[in-house]
Amino acid sequence: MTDPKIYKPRAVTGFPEWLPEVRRIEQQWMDHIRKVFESYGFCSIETPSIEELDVLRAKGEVDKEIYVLERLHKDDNDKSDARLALHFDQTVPLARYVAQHFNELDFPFKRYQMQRVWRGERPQAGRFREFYQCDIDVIGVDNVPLHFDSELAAIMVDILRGLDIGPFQMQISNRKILIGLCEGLGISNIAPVTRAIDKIEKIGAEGTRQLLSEAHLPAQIIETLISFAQIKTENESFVEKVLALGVSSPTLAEGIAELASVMARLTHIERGYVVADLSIVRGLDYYTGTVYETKLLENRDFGSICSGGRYDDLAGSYINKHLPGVGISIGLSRLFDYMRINGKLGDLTRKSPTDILVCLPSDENRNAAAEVAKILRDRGLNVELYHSGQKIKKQMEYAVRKGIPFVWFPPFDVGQPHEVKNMKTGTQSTADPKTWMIGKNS
RNA sequence: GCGGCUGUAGCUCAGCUGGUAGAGCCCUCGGUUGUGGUCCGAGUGGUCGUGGGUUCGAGCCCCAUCAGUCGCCCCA
Repeated sequence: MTDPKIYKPRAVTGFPEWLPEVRRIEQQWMDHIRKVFESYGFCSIETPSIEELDVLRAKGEVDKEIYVLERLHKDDNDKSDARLALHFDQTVPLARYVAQHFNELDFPFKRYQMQRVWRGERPQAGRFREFYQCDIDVIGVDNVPLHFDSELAAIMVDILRGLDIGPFQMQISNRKILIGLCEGLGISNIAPVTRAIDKIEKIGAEGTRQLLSEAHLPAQIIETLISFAQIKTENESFVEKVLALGVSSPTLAEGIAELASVMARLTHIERGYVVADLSIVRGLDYYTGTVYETKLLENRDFGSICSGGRYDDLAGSYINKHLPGVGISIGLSRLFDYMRINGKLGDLTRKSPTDILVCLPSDENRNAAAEVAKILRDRGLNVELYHSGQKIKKQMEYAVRKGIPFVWFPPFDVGQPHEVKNMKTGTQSTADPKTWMIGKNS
């Protein structure tokens, strides 16, 4: 007999997977997020992991990131020329979905979507090739009221505060402001300017100044842009600071008015969670108005954990309607992994959902023990029946290792009472399976 | 796609100027009769990422390759 070749098991980098105790927390997070989304009346949809490549490519140059899908043995007779690919976000599939089901949906269409997406990039800390995003978007016909831009921010702050992730801050801006500013300054090539401005938080004013000078802009304009990029206020007071720059254009005025309105509707949020920050631009070029980014305050360089923005007519490539929208997404995997690596996920001792392990005194008692398990289970508890009549010591060790909080001892002999042991405190007491409850004194 | 760093037991690592591998944790069993977490004892486990080269001899040196990781680009 030859030894079978053993391949060292390893998950593909950038495609995360968790142990049961971690996955358990991840599911709690998802439950929480789902609950808040629904509390605001957003409905759930799910779209296939796959779209036709042409659908995904309809917006912008994202080719590098797209994973295509094909059968190992392609059928030469296959006449279909559609190439399939994994979606890299949920906004583009949403656009296709809305266009396709236009007549069956109610507008403004408010939906949430929590799925994995795929991007062919170099994995790094907080950066995966397969990861969960939790999106909410509002799509309207011809227009979407601006108050949704505020509501989405409020929803996300609501969710993030509930996740116990430590201090964070959402930064909001409006693309029209920077675009308008550039117009007013007579800058025609906006791309390098936006990139330089967007980076100021990371590379500092000096770094941005350096990048701008490489774009061959006059020194005075550079200083105006630097001053602009440093405007950051907790309310609408950013307006006067922009006006003080002494630049004006119709687009600029429009953007200022919009952002001021959005900020004005967020005053009910506790101070510090939301700021107007004019350095926020974001790369995705389909954003046309409001843009959001959210950073963990203890590590701003980690990157945004929740971002999005407003777009004008996303589904225009798929339907002859004008369908603007606004959306925002939590980078669940990124955020979750950060908390995992930093030991901030909470209780990781429980490796299963089991509340109670019913001990099996001996194999002959199996039916009686199973009956007890059923009684407890019917009362809403998660109950596991030990799988064999091994020594009690073994059964206890099993409970400890899986982090099961209670062990139930059915009577070892007729006439004796049931007993339940709290594994954390070590106390053990008699109990009735029909009435026992998890509580302080159990 | 471009740069820097790393690659020894399941995990974290040690291995001095080259002489054919170690620790801790984990895991398994035991410390007798119906109960864990501590302690004690014993044990399993590595062709030192892979392929070449130098050498009497390489985990340690050289080359290549693969993988991981960090930074850039970009982004959740």
